[in-house]
Amino acid sequence: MVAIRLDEIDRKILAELQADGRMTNVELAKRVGISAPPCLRRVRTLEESGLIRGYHADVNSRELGFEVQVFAMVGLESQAEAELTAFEERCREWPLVRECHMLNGEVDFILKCVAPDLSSFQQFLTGKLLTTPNVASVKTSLVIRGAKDEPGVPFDVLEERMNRTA
Amino acid sequence: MVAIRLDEIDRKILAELQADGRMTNVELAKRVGISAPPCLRRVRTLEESGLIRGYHADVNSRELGFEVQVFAMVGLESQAEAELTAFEERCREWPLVRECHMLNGEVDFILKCVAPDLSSFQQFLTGKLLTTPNVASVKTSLVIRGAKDEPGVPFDVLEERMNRTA
DNA sequence: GGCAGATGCGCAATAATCTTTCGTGAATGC
DNA sequence: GCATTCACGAAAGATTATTGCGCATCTGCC
Repeated sequence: MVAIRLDEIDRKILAELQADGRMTNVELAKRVGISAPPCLRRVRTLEESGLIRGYHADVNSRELGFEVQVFAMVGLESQAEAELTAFEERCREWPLVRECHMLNGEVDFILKCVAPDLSSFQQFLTGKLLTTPNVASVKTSLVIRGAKDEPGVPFDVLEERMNRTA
Repeated sequence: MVAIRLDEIDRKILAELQADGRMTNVELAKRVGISAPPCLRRVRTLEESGLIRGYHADVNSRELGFEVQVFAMVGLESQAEAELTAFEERCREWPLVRECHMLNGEVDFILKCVAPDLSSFQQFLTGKLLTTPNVASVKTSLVIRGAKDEPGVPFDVLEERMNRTA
């Protein structure tokens, strides 16, 4: 991947599109202070460079019937690379697992899971996760309530750093 | 919030927009099998009902210079409601904290944080998080690598359930 | 059975946006 | 000093969004 030089306009574009991914290009151009054509070119460049991975609607999963959200800490018997990737592959195939991160420390992986109800999750836990070879331990924690959920980049922090560097 | 009745077309719309939030309405209409005007009306209804919370560009935070991602498990001294909401409010103000979920079990909260580097995070940890009143314990785990990161709804599971119910 | 009323579709037309093309000016390097 | 590169912005055509309206289907109720 090629290193991309970003100016302030590019960072504004990223911040605006992170906040509202369906903004029209003319509106975006207006906000970042250039005309539409160069703005669109910049967006395309950001997409092609991989800095923008994609655009997604933020769907209210609870309203859709996924009322349970669970964090699962998973420990494996063996931490050999082949075993690690094997487990990751499993996680990618389980639809209830929405995130899987490999961690340092006591626990090997943390999973964020959703499920329609507790019994669905229990079924997944006992039927899939716990019976997976090489899984040594699983500790689960139910999400009681969410207080903040804004995946993405804190652009205010980024601007601070750029100003300090520049 | 009014309960919305969703048919198969609505669920398809949600699935498509979750996968690609910038899809044009014409393309979306084609994919779900209706013409553009009713498709747009359905999308507006889904937005107004809150089922679609918004649209966001998925920005590659690592490429942007946020190379560190950390999960922090926080325990509080007091779990009185006033204390819980006070802590949640703090989390909303900290830009490095991208997610904050209240959990059951030993730990009270799990935070997902990002930072430009380890020292930035350590600075946040010792200077902000650990000095916050009522914070009793913090256990942090660095993310070594991400294996899956698809926040959202598993629509294949949803369709399965609808077919079973119907 | 048959009649409102409600709901939702699609066609057509207009408004807005996207996207390409092209000419210009500033910055860079030789 | 001059060529090259780069990015901008105006203009125009293609595409898309959005509105208005007529029609079919479904529902509840005589």
